[in-house]
Amino acid sequence: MARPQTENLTEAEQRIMTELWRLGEASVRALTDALAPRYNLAYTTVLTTVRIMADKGYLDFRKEGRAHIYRPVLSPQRARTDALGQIARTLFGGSSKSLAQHLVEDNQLSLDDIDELRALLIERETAASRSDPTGDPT
Amino acid sequence: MARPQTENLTEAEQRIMTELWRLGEASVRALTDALAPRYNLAYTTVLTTVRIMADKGYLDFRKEGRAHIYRPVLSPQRARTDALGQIARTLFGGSSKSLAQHLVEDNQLSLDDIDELRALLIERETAASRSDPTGDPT
DNA sequence: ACATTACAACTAATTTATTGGTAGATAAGC
DNA sequence: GCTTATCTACCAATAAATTAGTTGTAATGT
Repeated sequence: MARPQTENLTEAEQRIMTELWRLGEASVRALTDALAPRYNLAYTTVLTTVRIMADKGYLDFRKEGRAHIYRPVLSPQRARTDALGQIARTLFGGSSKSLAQHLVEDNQLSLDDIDELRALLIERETAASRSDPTGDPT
Repeated sequence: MARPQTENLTEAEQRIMTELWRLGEASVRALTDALAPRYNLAYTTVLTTVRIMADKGYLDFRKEGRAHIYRPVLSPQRARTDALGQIARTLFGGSSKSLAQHLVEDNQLSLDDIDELRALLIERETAASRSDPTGDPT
């Protein structure tokens, strides 16, 4: 009946996560200090947020003395894949190709960019066939 | 101090908006019926949601007899651009190119797909130079 | 004309999200 | 050993989001 919990990271959670990806791991104090230049949040605010994130399974922590050292469970790669997948589903009929086409139509990619994408894909396919000489799709 | 209003469409709002993009425009009754197969919402629930969306400026409406006919202000193109822009900013350091690279690394694009993107871009550039023979960037 | 129907406006209940404060425990410094 | 700083745990306040009920009004049907 009420507001459902968001499946992706919230605004506040994203801030924390971005900083943790950068730092690798951090105590609440270190996090608060790292965020301070851009977001002036109280220590307890950061504490509450990371505790909720740990409850949701986004973060893990270990005790070091009296403090908790937090560490991201979610990798940036996974977060990116999830976010793009969600957008592809809700706004592009589930098609990543349509999503990419939109970038082109929105002038977000140059011809050089696309050629680099092409080279990247070929490189990856070549690497895959070397480790799997049959070339059979799974 | 409290939850800030989300800048993008919420879950419930996205449902409504997707349906309105499909229908073009619709009364609350028509919307409720159109959503019914997938989401069994009360008439008043849909009404409340569209009223909030109109307040936020996402929808416009005109009176037709006793009913209000709602119409999206936000185009799907704009919503897609906004959503991708936000993800590029928060998860890809502001780079649409990095975003596209992620799609390749995540095997979301085939070689044919990329070649189509390339052709699309060239076609668009050609069309642009025809209407702007100098070819000068703005 | 009068009952029914359909609609919008107002209201309500509940949960998440965001920001902090207070209190209690614990380690460090003297 | 005692004080002080630091940390977590618990609590509070407020706004957004989601769902829906109630009420009043205007149109419709008979």
